[in-house]
Amino acid sequence: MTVLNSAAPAHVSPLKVTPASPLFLREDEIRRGIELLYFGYTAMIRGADAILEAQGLGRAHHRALYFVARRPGLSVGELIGLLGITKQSLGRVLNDLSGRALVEQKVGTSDRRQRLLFLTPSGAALEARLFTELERSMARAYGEAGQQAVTGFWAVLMGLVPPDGRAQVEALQGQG
Amino acid sequence: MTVLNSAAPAHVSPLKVTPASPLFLREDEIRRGIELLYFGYTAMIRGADAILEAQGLGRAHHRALYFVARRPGLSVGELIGLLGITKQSLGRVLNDLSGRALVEQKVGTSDRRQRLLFLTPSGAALEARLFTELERSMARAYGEAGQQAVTGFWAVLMGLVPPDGRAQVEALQGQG
DNA sequence: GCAGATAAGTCAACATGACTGTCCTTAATT
DNA sequence: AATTAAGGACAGTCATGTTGACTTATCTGC
Repeated sequence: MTVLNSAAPAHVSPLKVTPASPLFLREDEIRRGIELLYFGYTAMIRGADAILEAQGLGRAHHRALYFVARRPGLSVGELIGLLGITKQSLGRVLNDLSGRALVEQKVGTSDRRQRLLFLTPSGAALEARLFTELERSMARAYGEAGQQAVTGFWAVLMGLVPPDGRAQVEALQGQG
Repeated sequence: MTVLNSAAPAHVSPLKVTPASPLFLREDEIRRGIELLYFGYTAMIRGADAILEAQGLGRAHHRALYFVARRPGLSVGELIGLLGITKQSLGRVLNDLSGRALVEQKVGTSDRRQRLLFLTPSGAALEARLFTELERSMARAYGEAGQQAVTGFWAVLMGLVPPDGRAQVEALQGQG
């Protein structure tokens, strides 16, 4: 039961996918989703590893850089919330990043206890290089699968996020 | 631009998703995919952590158990290939699992150098409990998003896997 | 039959990135 | 003025990955 995806752009060879059956909650189809999510996620993040290693940084640094790039001026506490790690764990990462002058911290305006995080120019340059790697994988996958598939991809992933976490994800994407 | 997904089953409240725009390769839509993949993946695997912790096991043990359950009788080398880790890393995990009598190893039939991996009854019981947790997340997400979205979800994820790795993923799902 | 390749196991040392717990400073809230 | 909250720092631990080196058993090609 393999078909061609008619929504794929004409300039790329369309990706053959087995469509979900009407019984798409069967164990086999659940396992297919689990496995594709695992392999797809690891394939995407692996793309940036070489750049990170050349800088002496790890994936934890990448995640922090990513979110600071996405939401310049977010507070340490907000970043802890997004990453789901402890203050102590993030502390080491942030110390590495400020020691290398990739991230800087400014005192909060409305609440002076907060430290707001920003990328330095060199931090922004590194994040851009890392993003380009992720983008390459993601753009290829989007292109092969087609616009309609992308909507489905988002819908299932958003469904995986527990309802009380969805607002946080949407907020990240709200104003660009 | 938020619409209801008409493919969602009638018995659940349909998940609102922002559909991909015709310009679905813009940076914002790429970032949306990166973020949803990150949050969706971590949300799914987090579900099993409590069970694992109660057994004194970690996520590495879970991954090994999962693939042995999925492909009983696979060799150590095949499992190393699926997990993308070294023999030494897997060795420790496998020692833990056989020490707890969750996995057993049998000498290969066609090649007696190989050790083929199987779950014991208690290993199968544990894997089933862990799977139920993942399934709960995934089935909810499938149900909210609808059958058509699931096909798109699979297509994009398969597109993320580099072409030379796709056969391995398909093989895992080939004969059930 | 033998040489070399392959599958697997093991030991050691080390890196990364989490965790807990505790203590401290500073600033906001009440 | 007292309490709470945001953040930083130090210490110790754990889980999970890495290299590298060595061993054993078995298979394969000549």
